[in-house]
Amino acid sequence: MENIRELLQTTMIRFGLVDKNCCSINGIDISLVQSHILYEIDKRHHPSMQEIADVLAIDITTFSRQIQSLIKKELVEKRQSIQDKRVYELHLTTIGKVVATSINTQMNEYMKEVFSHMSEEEKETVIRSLSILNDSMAKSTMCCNPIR
Amino acid sequence: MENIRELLQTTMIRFGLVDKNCCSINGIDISLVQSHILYEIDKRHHPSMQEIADVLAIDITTFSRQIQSLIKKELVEKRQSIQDKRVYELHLTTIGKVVATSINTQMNEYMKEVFSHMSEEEKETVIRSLSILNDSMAKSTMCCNPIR
DNA sequence: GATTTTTAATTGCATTTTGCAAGTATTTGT
DNA sequence: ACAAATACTTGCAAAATGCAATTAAAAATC
Repeated sequence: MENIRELLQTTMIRFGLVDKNCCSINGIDISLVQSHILYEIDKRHHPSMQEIADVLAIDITTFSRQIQSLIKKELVEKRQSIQDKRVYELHLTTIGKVVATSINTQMNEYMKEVFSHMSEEEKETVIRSLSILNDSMAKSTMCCNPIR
Repeated sequence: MENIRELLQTTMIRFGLVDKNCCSINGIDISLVQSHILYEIDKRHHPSMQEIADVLAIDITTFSRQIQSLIKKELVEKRQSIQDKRVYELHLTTIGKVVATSINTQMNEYMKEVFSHMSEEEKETVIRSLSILNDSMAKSTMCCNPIR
């Protein structure tokens, strides 16, 4: 069995680098974490703060501040839930949506480039493998207990 | 083509979580980044500072301070190179070596647990796929230009 | 052989990120 | 009605980050 730790570690670092390039959209600068937050809000239906913090495994207090920063940048809106007034629903603003989409397009572009170094068959195998790995991690007790 | 960005993103986050658990060895607490540094020093032969900073894509000034912190914890030693006095060779101390090995064992344990949710065939495919992905990223211009 | 340029590493800021402890407000359970 | 749990915020204080500037040594140029 090969050294999986190393493999995953360098893969992470490299993907992180690709990811980092993606965070400047005409004048609007956001951090890597913030791009992940935008992505998750975009993907879900009016999620709560806790929900996103859990998914991204960010401490809730840090998350609270990150959201404040995104609100100041007018990319995110917080709306108090009517059913449960403790909860705030997160929404992307129009600009936020544009930024999220823009980053996503960029990232897919980058990923396409990365995958262009593979054969069609390899490409499929790799994607399927990532799914399998991801699912296995989700099942693991080592991480991901709160993370779906 | 599936959403690769999402797949990689959540895989990264999950691996990062596993990775984070690994950094406390009987009283000695180190950060995730520091565990990566120990790993890379262990792996290479008396590397220079620049070398490791490049591999891990850490800014050299940040790296310099991280090394200082690891030296203070007596996990790492810096020895001025004789051939080129600008360069400092990085060495693990005896304790440093123990810590690095301990983290590595722990991580492999965790990884084994994660991979236990797969069939033998899947396991092989996943590992091979990660290799392919890694190589493709290395070839990419998007990241990894200084990173091998 | 002297001088310029490049390279390896450190230090000084100033900013950002982080997370624990403690707090408020609301809801749920008893 | 009251206790416990939940969602979120704020106050620190520590850690991490990165740019600009510096030192020291090596390599390149003249």
